Amino acid sequence: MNLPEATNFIEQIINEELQAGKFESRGNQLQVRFPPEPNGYLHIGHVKALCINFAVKEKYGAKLNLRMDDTNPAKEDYEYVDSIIDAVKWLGFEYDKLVFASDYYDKLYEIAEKYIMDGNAYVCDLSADEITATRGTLTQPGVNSPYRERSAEENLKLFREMKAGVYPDGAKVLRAKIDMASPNINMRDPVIYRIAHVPHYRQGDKWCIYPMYDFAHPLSDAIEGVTHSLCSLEFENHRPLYDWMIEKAGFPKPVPRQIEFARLNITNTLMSKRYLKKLVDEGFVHGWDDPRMPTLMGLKNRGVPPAALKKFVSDVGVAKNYSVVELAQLDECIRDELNRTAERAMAVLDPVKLTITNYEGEEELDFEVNPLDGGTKTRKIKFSGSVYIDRDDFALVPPPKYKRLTVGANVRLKAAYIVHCDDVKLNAEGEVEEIFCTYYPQTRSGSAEKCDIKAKGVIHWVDAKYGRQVEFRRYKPLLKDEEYPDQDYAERLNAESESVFCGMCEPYVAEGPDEKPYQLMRTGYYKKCTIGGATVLSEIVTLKDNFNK
RNA sequence: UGGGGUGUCGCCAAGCGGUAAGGCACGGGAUUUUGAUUCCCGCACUCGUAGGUUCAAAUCCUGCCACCCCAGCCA
Repeated sequence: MNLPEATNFIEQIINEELQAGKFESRGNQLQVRFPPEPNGYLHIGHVKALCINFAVKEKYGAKLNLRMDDTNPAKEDYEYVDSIIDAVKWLGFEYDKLVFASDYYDKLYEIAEKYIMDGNAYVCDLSADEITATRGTLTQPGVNSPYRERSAEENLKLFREMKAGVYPDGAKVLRAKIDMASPNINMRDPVIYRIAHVPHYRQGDKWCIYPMYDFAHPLSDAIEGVTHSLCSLEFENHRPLYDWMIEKAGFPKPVPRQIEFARLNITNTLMSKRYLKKLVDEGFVHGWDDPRMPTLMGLKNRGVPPAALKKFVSDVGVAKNYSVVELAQLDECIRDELNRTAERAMAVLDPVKLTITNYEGEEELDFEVNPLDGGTKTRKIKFSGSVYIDRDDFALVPPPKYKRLTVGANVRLKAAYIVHCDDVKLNAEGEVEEIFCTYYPQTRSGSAEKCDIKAKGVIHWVDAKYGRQVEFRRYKPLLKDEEYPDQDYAERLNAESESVFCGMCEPYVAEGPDEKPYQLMRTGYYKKCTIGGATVLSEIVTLKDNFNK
């Protein structure tokens, strides 16, 4: 498994703690967790957190729970739970337990009552607007709620009534009693329970009060016995609150420790669930798993190998700098993986007929499946002397350093013969309609005989008699462009993000299994799939090209 | 403006007082029956900035500057 090696600063912290004997009381058994909210599909940004946590699991033999942080019933559903599990499994990660924050609701409620009894929480009748208004600003302290000094008994009675459904949504909340003058706004008596008469996808109508993240998250960690709670930078401001919650609940040491790292950003890549959901809901894409989506299911459908994603995270590293990685770095990881694993195949995107005038009959040729495996594996391809080549592999007027076919030149048909171009037929518009060549029989691919016939280059081809018509589909990932905000830009990129064109491929590709990636010589990595009954070759990533060097 | 963070090559990122790793990108060359791959070679006398401490600083100290996060009954 290709795990990130650059978790250094996190490892440094853990190593120091281990050395200090912090976890001896629990046999040095570390524990981490991956806690997505099931309100959307996992996207490529989540791979980083996944890799980091699983790296800790691997490196320290830690336990790792996949925890659904489902404390907001209005947004969550089983569909998302399932998709998250699928994505994690697709990546090849094996967690120890699947848990749900909603399974802790009873326990969390008990802790809330304890807070009340200890004078650490109170029921507040202020409206949401009033709470906002009394919270103060970045520079001004907040003012205490008039309900802040209610007695424990009264708070308990009120809180139980909240739970019993006596009050409508928004009428009351439970707040932590911390410090309305704290320079850290998160500490200004944050709401920890709100009333929401909304059924929960797992709990049904059992509850009408739901815990907030700042309360549920640290306590869920503590309940599970998490030792290291790894999260992204935006939660740094919440850490004092995280520690407060656990301390006031009275959990024994060692208590979970929150460590933050910078989240993954990729240039031009949408990375917010909110916006991705919008694309799905408003029909700009076919679904969360549309191959243009940066979701893991989208990447899977596009044909991106999980190993490439892990390599990417590993290459990018883990630090606290706010960073935006170039998309090229991801593409390179995908190419690197596919180059080693994908079978080579021939297909032409824009076919032009090439006829070999001195060839008769037909034969089978050996084609190397992947030159990187030692060139041992081959498969047979049929050759009938009449082929299609790609339109830009022929030039009427060759540019400087052109290495492909032009009238009067020799070029090798990959895995076949060197041919000499004698003539070309143009149509009324002056476009190339057919190319006529003669071949040199002694140049058959693989023949040991030495011959002094040289070719300018090698081009790929599809046999005219045996090749299959096929559709090529390019799904350009949905790219973010700051110039085009929201919807206008969603429409724009949707219009440009899917291109379809017709070409030819080897029968082997048309008949081979779905989902297997192929490298189409000199163009890119594709995988075959069936859309609406038609065989299509859909692009995963292009090959690097140095045509213009 | 209060608080919390971060500033090392175009983009990531090591570095933790001893004289700037690596990856991506880029440029040059070699090999190549994919203009792919592979392979060499080049790519920060300098670490946001200004001072200070030291024989010695990206690393320690001080000031300044820039950027990010926080005022949801979202997570």
